[in-house]
Amino acid sequence: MQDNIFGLFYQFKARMLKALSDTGSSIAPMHVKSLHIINRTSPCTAQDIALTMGRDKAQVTRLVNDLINRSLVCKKPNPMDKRSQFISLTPSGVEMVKVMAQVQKEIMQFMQKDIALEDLEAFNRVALLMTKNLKSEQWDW
Amino acid sequence: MQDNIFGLFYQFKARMLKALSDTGSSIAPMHVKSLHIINRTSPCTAQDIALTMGRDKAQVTRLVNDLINRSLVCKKPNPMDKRSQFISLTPSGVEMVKVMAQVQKEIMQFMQKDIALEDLEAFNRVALLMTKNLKSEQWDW
DNA sequence: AAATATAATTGACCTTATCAACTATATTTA
DNA sequence: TAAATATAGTTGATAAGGTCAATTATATTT
Repeated sequence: MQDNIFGLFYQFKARMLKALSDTGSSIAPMHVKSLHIINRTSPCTAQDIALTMGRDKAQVTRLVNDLINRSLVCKKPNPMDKRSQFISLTPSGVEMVKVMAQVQKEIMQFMQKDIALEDLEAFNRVALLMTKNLKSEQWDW
Repeated sequence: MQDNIFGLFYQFKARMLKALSDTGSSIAPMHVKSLHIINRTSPCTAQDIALTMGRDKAQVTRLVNDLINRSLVCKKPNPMDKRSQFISLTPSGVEMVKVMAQVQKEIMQFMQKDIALEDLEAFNRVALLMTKNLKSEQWDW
């Protein structure tokens, strides 16, 4: 059975990691992921991040503290619940998310170079079907 | 731009991790990777593993020690070079590799369920092209 | 009002990974 | 061939990444 997907993902990840380190910002992949979640979740609590990433709350606390120290995000009181706080991007956080999105876009474009549009569409269709299969709970073992 | 591949890979990884923990053998993904490398490399030195995985020699030393403690691999003197040793699978190491290969095969089969053969072929063709693009050094940034 | 649940934080700790220093052996070079 | 340099592997220190359990403060349920 072909396992080209694994090579593909490996290469993609390597490119992303390289691009990340090339920004010179010493920012970790986990930081970038959190920024994306904070960006698209509004309002966003630590709990939201933990659930979305499927990680421990403790780790999220420390992750968010890192981001605050880097002035990429800030906390504001949650008027609905004094136990939690809303986490949002600072202007440089917004900027960082933009840069990262652009980097990813460029890598994806390069990846798709010289491939016919209909092939790309077929590829994505199959990828979606495969994902659905894997997500399905209907297997015994 | 579609990013269905990421969802796909995420799900695949999750399934593999679950299958791994379901074996009850408390074996880590890195261990499995090393076993596969040792299995297909003959003879295989620690250096070979480090290069193939792109990891630190120190880590490989500890990884191999773990595998030895689990009686999955053993070391034999390298007659060509007294500094290094050949690492090979024990019978239970061979067994473990078989089990893991079978698990992966089953996950892949399930993933491809109800997808036409020609679609799978097209998918793999595109995946290969994409990998080649990503590997290519011909981009500026 | 008391009991229970939840959000976030902290401390302890484990695993994974990397660097630098070291030992032993090989290879190169003068 | 002796000296210098390179390589294979190991070890110690240490940094990240990640998890668990306990704690504090606030909400919710009974």
